[in-house]
Amino acid sequence: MSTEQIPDLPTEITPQSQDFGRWYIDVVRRAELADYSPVKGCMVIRPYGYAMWELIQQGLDRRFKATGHVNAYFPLFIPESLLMREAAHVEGFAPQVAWVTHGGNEKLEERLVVRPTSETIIGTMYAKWVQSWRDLPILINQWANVVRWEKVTRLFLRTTEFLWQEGHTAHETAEEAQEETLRMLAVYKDFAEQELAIPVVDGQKTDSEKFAGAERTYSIEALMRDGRALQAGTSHNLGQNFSKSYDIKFQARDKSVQYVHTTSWGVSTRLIGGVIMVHGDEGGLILPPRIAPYQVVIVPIPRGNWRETVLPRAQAIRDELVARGMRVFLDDRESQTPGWKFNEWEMRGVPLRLEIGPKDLEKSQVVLARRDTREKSFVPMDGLAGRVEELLAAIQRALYERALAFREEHTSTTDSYEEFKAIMEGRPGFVIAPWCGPAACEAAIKAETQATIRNIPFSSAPAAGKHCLKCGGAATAHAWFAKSY
RNA sequence: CGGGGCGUAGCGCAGCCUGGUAGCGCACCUGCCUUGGGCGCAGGGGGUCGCAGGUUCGAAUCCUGUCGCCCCGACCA
Repeated sequence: MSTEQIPDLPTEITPQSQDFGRWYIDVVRRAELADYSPVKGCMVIRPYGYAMWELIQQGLDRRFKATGHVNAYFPLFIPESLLMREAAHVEGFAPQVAWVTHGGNEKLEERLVVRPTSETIIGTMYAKWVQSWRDLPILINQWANVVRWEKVTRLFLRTTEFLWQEGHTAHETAEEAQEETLRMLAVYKDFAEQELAIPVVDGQKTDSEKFAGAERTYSIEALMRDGRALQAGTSHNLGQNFSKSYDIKFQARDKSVQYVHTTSWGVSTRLIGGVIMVHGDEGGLILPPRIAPYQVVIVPIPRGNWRETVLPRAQAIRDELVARGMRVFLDDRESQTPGWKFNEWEMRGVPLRLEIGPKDLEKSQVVLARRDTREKSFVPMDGLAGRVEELLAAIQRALYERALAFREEHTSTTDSYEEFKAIMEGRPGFVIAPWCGPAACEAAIKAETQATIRNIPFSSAPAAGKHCLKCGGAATAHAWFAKSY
């Protein structure tokens, strides 16, 4: 097997190094993942992007089911009075809700909110369903759209309407609720790393960044290639805040009446934005095989009587790969040249390209080209499917390793605020630093550097004896700071 | 929501300063020729210049307002 390097070719995408934000938009649109809609702040998820979402859904849903959860669906509309019951929750979400004031031509007696999240409506239903400890736990997830009236929107990362899943569970004890909260965060971490090939930092949010109405919020955080962090998933321990506001009570084993302990956890279509910004390069998208709508694209080389010779062989290869469970597209369009197709599918991030032409038939081989390394190799027809599987697995692994190496290169540790500021101004990334705990220091750091505490990782080193980065007081933890999306 | 930028054919842009009735590249359509890294030639279709007012004999161009998008700052999956 020999290899050769593929030359760079021009694309119509703004170079990542020149303007990362523009690059991102160009990739999303040129790869046909999504498009702007006539409604401000909303986007259309196009078939190629939606296929990624479907694969994300499958990978998550499988994990939710494996941890005992079931799916259900709750209404889009929530009566105003329901939303208002949990004080912190209302305060957090009120500025972001869309209101329904009329039905047809008639003004509603009570306004409805379009759900920004479903704790309130689901809590209301749980109150009806729970009588006894025997009814617990309730482990429900829903796949839904939600609406949050955002001032600044960005395709996939923050749009007025977005798709997500929200898990809502109710438990007998605080311990069980805490276990559930951490269990689902671990599910998210596993999913992000195994399927999306995105290494994430799991940890606890500070009070100022926690979910409105939660006791504790945990998150997974990923580092994008421009050095900014993306919150990729959150899991909340809601304690008894919602059960008390929504009257979710049960008779306990000791005959006393207790409030349940609830959790909620979610990830959204934002994950697609994360995949783009973690793996993409100057040539466009690079998709991890496990969530690539097409894992292999076959490009036949049309020459001479290729329809009678090359094409049947290409079809046979496609059928064999599909039979082995791979997602394959045979691009036999005659309206485009092979060179055009090479560039197009690379721009759209297909992990592996298989070229087959007359010369290959003679030698009983095909050409395989990796998207991540841009290496071409000649591979014998015998044992091809196995080789393709190996390569896809290798690409999946390589993308994760590359992303992890990038994160490690862009993660620093410091006790010095001057150094901290220099890093945030120069080459951004994660900075691990000791912090004292109160929101005031966190706010001051944000005001001066734009960096926020992404979370306090579970793996964080003890801070005993350390001094707060900002105020010099006794540190309570090592926090991970970054500029974020 | 503040500061800046941009809205002209599907996409990217020129024209605007100095008003005279719209052009380039790519894409698209037809034919021939090609096809192993964004083929070539010839012919062709497509735009009430974001929208609404105003000035003017006449507005893509000048004035006012408005909407949308992008970038940078305050809030958020």
